[in-house]
Amino acid sequence: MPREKKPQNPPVKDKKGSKTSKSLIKRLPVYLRILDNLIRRDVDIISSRVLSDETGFTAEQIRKDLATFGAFGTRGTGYNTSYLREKLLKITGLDKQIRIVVVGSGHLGKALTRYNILKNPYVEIAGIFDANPDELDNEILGIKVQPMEDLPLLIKEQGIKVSMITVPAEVAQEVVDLLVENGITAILNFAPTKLRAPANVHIHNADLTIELQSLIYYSLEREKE
Amino acid sequence: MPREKKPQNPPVKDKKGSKTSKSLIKRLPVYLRILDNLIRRDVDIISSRVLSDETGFTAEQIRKDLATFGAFGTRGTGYNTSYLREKLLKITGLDKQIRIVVVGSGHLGKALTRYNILKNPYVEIAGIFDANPDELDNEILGIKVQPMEDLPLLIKEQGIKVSMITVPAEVAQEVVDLLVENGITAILNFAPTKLRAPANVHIHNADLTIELQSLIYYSLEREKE
DNA sequence: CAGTGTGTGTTAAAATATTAACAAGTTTGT
DNA sequence: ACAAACTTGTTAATATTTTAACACACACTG
Repeated sequence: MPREKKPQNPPVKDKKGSKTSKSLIKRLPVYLRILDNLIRRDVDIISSRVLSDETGFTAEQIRKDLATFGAFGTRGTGYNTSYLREKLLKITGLDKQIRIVVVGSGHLGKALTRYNILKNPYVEIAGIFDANPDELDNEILGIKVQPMEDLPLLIKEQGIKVSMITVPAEVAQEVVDLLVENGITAILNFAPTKLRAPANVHIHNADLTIELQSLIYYSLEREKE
Repeated sequence: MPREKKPQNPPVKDKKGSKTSKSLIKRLPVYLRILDNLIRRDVDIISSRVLSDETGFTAEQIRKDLATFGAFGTRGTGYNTSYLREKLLKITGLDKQIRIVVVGSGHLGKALTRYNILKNPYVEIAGIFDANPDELDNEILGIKVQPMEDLPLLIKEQGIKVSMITVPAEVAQEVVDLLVENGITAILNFAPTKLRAPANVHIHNADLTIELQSLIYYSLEREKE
């Protein structure tokens, strides 16, 4: 029988109609973080070369990345940090405050919630949820753990689109189903399992064991060449 | 002046001399996890097609990945789960128990340590360290937080090569320097900052704010086409 | 107000990675 | 023992991503 069409990477297009790759999109928040730092240090202008030093990406790649969305720099001078930051905020969607929900208030869920509250200026934790009744009275920096029953209403009332899940692998799929049902379109998954969702829902896997395990490959050898 | 040679991606070679990509290496632990599950369920033979269902990678890619390191399957049949697992363990270096050290025992450090103790069968936490004296008596699943002074000796005595760091960005570089000085060759960095290290030291960045921020890009639009 | 230096944006080339196609083995059934 | 049904491993084609090269624009200097 004929194989079904490959959906694979849903190509994302910029204004000009060319394709915008996943790897590019992942670099944008890095630029943003560097720009925040520079602006804090009152640096007004920055060249791709210096951005390269700060980010570890090549200057060529940085210029190419930025040029994908428009001509934000000044030839002979560089990029205006505040102007570039604003443009990048718009492109990434981080210009508006984004509210997200966390599902799973185990140790990892708590730590990640706290981490984002403290360190992620672009994201606001709208709620944290857990199925375990014992968790219900716990607070993470003032945010109370809520029962799963309250999740649908909160998502819908606040029009939340993004969620982070740190639940056991065994229940991850049903949590995803629930989230999708209620309008979530992007999920950051920390459970070490493959999740299924409709094509219009984006799932990023942040499996920390895999991160560490693949690193070990590089720790071994390399009696070079 | 002439630009220096691009070191960029240090190409890793397999036995046959062809290049082994970073993306491939990151898929290996995924295969390994699936195989562990299959073996637990007493599945002896698995086809690339079924592996595709379980992992989300295409069957073609899986066959290609595995063929990079040798011919582990049987035509007409599939792959023997236990045999393939053994081979992959050898390739990734996870056949021997790997000991790692964690630096930074804040909330995230504690959660990640706990997580790996419980969920990562291939890695053993040899120690967790923190500069803050207040942390010193804390225990994470029986592992006591130790002062930074004890770090060099432990690394050297046990020949540890891999470390995970969850310290504030401000001190991350000096921690890296210390680790490298004492023989660490691979670092998983959770601090939101670019770190410098000699070319033979591998640093993987696991910046969780970036993960979440780049996801937001995908949560917005996509009035398709 | 030319001339020079600097750094972007763009286009072309090279390197990587993914997808597809298919030949070559294996097993199973008859 | 042969044919049919499968599924791998390999080679070729395609697509994507990265790197390089350079023309073009601006700023500064004298």
